[in-house]
Amino acid sequence: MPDIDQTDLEILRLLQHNAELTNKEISAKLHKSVAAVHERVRRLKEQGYIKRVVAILDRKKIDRSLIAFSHVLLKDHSANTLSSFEKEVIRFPEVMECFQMTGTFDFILRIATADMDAYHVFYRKLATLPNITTVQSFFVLSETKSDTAYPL
Amino acid sequence: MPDIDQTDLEILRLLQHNAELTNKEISAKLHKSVAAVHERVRRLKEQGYIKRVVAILDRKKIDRSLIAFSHVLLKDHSANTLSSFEKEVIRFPEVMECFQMTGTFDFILRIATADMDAYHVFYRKLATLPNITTVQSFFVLSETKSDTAYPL
DNA sequence: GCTGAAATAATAGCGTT
DNA sequence: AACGCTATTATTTCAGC
Repeated sequence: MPDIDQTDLEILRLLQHNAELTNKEISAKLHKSVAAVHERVRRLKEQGYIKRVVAILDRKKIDRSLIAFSHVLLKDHSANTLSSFEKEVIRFPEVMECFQMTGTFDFILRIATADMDAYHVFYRKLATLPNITTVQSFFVLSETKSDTAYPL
Repeated sequence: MPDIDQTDLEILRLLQHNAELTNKEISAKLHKSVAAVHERVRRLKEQGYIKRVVAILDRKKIDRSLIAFSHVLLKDHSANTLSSFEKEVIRFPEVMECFQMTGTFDFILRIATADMDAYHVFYRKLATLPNITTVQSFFVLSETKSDTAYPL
């Protein structure tokens, strides 16, 4: 973090939890002027500290009650196999996240579906991709903590 | 989704990707008045479809280059063991997410740290908690996809 | 539930220290 | 960098349909 100070960090802390705060509200908390906060927020976006501002939905209300993690092992690790798997898998709407991993398997996918039937549909699509050796599925029983905000 | 229509879904779609859109911009896309959009967004928040609006930071810029998944197996599954583990683990600032799972282990944690040294510090704190049998750690090599927006 | 319009509030730009 | 001031835009409210 080369070019941001404590005030910037405090702004990031606040906006990570609630990006609907107005510059006026932030300026009151930080004992700065509205214009100063405005300029800092503009800079934090421009420099890429803030990538974007998004609405977080209640997944149960929009029919994504089932979250699964899928561990994928590929047949080989050639550049082609890896990149064509990535290219295909990110196009599945069920795939919220995809990480290439170190260790005993190659990718972790986080899958959001309505229910087990919908997961099964996804699973069959996934297993059809070329060069997959195994897919292991783990299902979320309960969400103890789910945070998009990094402590700063 | 009992009480929302196609227009609401379109608003949710838009705001999931960019919550900085103004009501005017949304109203232009949907061919509705600004006041109509305003009222719908208000309702979507009030009814809990939109849980919150947050800034998403670039984790590499704020020194969280290492993401790990930790699989935790507990000694037993008594209500006490489970809930006291949950209560302790969510207090670690490194733990972004914690899910109780079905299957061969009990919890998946998503951990964000600066580097492997910082992960090691976390690992030793975690392993100190009572009733833990094993912790398996998997490290992210690369992030292929990371989305907070559900396709609607 | 939508519209248009009016009132209130926030953001964006600028000149100064 | 921060400030206050001003202009521009956006949000919020409301009467009427």
